[in-house]
Amino acid sequence: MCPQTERLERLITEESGECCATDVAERLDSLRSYRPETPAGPDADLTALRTLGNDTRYTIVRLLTAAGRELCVCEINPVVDVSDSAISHALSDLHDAGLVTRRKDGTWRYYETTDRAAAILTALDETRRTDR
Amino acid sequence: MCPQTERLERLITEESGECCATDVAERLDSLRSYRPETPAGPDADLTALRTLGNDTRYTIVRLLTAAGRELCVCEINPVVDVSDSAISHALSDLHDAGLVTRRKDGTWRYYETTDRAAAILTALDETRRTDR
DNA sequence: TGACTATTTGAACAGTCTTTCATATAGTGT
DNA sequence: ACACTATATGAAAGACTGTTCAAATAGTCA
Repeated sequence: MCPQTERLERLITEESGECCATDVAERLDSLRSYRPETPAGPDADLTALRTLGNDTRYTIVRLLTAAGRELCVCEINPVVDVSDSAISHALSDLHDAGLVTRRKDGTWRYYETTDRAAAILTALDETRRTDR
Repeated sequence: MCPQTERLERLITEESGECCATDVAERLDSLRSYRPETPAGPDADLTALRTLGNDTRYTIVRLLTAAGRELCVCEINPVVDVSDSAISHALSDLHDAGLVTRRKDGTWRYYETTDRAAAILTALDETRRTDR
């Protein structure tokens, strides 16, 4: 038996006074059942979190959200302090992650936040400064 | 005048038929007002997003949330497929980011999700598969 | 078609993360 | 004090990311 389940066995013994092999197996099954079978949801979540967890991209999404309307790339450029190229890359990543939508109008490109991005920002806003 | 505001000037001209220097300045002021003065909130948000946007840490938080109770480190180890050390690092990072709480009992350490972590996961769950 | 615009794309470098191994800390029981 | 446990910490190596520059695409207007 691997050392990790030995530790778990000792924990269960402390908890309930006794512990047989079945108890360990049951606890392990119970814990493992919390892990998702298919990683599709988690993968999408991780992409969203990683994408939003970058200063430039986060700032752009905050800007779009605060504006409350779609913004043209040329409205974002003068406000965010990186190159046009970096902003284009950022918008592209955000779009791939499902956090903004894109609309073309001639040579202009307009971007707007999705509900998903808004929901994440709301969750953050409502729980800031809470240490519990 | 920098090329970025020239582009903005052309956009405003297209929108409203005309555009003077004041119009550009006003639009810029309006856009810039969306940026936060102090980066304290954003910094905390970025830390939370970056911390949760990693497979190991995300999996641990999902596990804690699904369990609905605090878990001992030795209950997490056998379920998550990285070294004990990596899990300890992950839990430490999550704690620093305000996403889990820690409780000591003898040599055992128990971790539990915070409201902040739960809120983010809920936001993700409620907006998955929405492409708008 | 050709000149000009707004935006995107690709390559490359610097910097940051994530993991592991080895070691350290702290708690318990003898 | 000692042996033994559970967990944490530090350093280091490889993988990954984010930015910039240079060049490409696509739309507009003459």
